[in-house]
Amino acid sequence: MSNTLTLDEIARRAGVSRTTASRVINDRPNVRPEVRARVQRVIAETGYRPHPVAQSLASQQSHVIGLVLPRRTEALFNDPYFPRLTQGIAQACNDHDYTLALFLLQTEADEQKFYPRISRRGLLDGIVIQVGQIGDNLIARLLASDVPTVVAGRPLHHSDASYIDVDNVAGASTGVTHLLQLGHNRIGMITGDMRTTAALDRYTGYCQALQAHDLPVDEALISEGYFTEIGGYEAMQRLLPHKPDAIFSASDAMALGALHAIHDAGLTVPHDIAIVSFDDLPPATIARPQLTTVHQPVHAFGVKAVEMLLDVIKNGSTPPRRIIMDTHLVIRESCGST
Amino acid sequence: MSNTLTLDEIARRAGVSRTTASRVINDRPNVRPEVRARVQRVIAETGYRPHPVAQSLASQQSHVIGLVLPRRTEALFNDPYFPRLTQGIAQACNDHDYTLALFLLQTEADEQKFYPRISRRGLLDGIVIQVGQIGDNLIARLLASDVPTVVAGRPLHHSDASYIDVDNVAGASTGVTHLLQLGHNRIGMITGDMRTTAALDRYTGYCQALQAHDLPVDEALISEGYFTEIGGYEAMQRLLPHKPDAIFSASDAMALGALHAIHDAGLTVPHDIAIVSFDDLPPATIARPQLTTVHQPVHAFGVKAVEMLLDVIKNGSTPPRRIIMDTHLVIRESCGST
DNA sequence: GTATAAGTTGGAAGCGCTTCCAGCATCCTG
DNA sequence: CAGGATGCTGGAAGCGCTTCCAACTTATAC
Repeated sequence: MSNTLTLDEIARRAGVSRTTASRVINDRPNVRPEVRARVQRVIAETGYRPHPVAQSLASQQSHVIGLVLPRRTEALFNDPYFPRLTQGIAQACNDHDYTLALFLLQTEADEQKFYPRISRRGLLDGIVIQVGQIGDNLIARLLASDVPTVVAGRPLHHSDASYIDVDNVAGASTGVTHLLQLGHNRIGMITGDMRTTAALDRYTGYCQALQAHDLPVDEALISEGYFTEIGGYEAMQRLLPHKPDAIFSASDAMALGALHAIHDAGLTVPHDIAIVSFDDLPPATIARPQLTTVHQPVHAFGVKAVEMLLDVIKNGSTPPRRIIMDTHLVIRESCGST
Repeated sequence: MSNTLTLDEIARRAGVSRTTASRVINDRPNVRPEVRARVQRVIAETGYRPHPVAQSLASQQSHVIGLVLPRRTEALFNDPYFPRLTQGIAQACNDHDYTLALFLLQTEADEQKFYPRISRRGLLDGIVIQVGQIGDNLIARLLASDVPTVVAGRPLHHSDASYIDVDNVAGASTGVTHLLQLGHNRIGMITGDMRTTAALDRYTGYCQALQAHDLPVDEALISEGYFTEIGGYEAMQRLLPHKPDAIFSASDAMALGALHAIHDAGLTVPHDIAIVSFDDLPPATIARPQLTTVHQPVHAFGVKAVEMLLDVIKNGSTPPRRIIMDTHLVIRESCGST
């Protein structure tokens, strides 16, 4: 109740001007302590809370940032990755007094409908956009708008964009190298959706590791799993006839699928086929055997993304910022190294 | 670019008043077709987009609704349930031209900090709040505020609240009854966090099914799993010494844990112990054997929650609305009925 | 052809806040 | 104690839009 209270009314009751009342609400200087106390008392007594929209309009900042998940990316909301990322981002927003607006753009129509709202300065002080599929032009449009934007994940073009990513190449390379050191030499790979840079980069890391050991990259040992569990299952089925002795999976979820495919084929992990995957999210420890996997710091990634955005909001988008976060290998059971 | 454009400027360029320009933007009647066309042309040429915050302030509605996940609930963001729910809610928001603000209140401090923002009419036109633990007073405070609010899940008190829930009692009863019909008579239960109504209601359904078959409820066969996979694992370990011949798990995630515990004890599902769980989310089909489980329509639930909220926003909160959605049993491998 | 209704337009008053700026009181410095 | 620096205060002008209302134009009916 009592929400029809306005700043004017508070000022009147405290016997000061609206300007002064505004000053104490925003913790600004130049108010005598006793006056400040008086105003604060009135605010406390009345339960007054400023109207956020009016504040936004007058101050030209909304204290709201948007998280944009483009078309098709949303399918991955089944993957534990996005919830985790969202959690990190939400956490950072809370800590910095920002409100988070979530845009799950599930269709082309959604994109069209929301683009004007999003790209228009006003509602949002800034945007974190998840990279989608290559060729997706939403990022380009957003970067061209006047809303501060940072990209989560490496955008393929747009080298002028500020972005944050994990070191997918090095991470993948580490995982594959581990398998090589265990003596495997027919290492297959289940890739993610190859229209994403994350999938491409992990594939690159896989190739680099093989090449560093003077092994050829055999196309027959590579299959696309689209980052889904069922995709991993099917990819593994395609790989089995080529007798790999180890598999590097670009995500935990796909590794889970691969595990089932291997099991259904009457083979066991890690005895017949060793597995290393990527993510270190809940599926990694739910799986039996538990997955040896390349850990990426998803939560911290989200936090950093927000902090980068706030920096861009505050200090402008030039020069473009860039953060590449490290990964590390977590050794469990599926690689058989114990 | 060109975002410093205002309605005034559009009106000037089209040779009309700001009022008329506003009319065509909001698709209101009482504008001559030719004038309307002229204004629309100017808008198209300039790429003008209205300032959403200014619209909100003037019209007294923001077209933003909030999804509030209270303290501790957020931990369950690991569970696929919340991401799925969020997706349904986001979908409905998109379809109805609303923007979704996400509040993951992870700590008491977060709650304190955001309560004023949330409960104050202005930023949010309405709120969907997920029920948290019993005793949580955030719901009470929100319901007492003047922001339209609907609750997702059955609130324990607050019988005046509008809420939506699935029929947990009937769903659980159906699942347990299925086990009874298969001839099991030492059916244990792994409950969720008993400080939530969902856990309580599923427990009630379990009891009802047993009683309908004149079987006693044996406390030794009941163990709390807190809705997590690890919790399910530990609960199952506690149950094993009491030799259950079947288990009803209040969630898929906990069933996964139970599966592992049973396996680690050298027993097999469904041969030694049959399992029926609740949710029918991705873990149900990822598990081996695949889970027989009570399906709840999470996505549709989210959609309905938003639609209920929009109804409340439009038509007032009295009388309180109430929707109870049906569940149905999905038979797979873990119950051994095939 | 006139009275009346219906449709069209713009002026002006907000929505509830921030912030520039000018005015005044108070403080220091020597 | 003069004079400049500093701190405090409020008036007024916005921020960019919606909407009430009065005025005016055009269609309709008899």
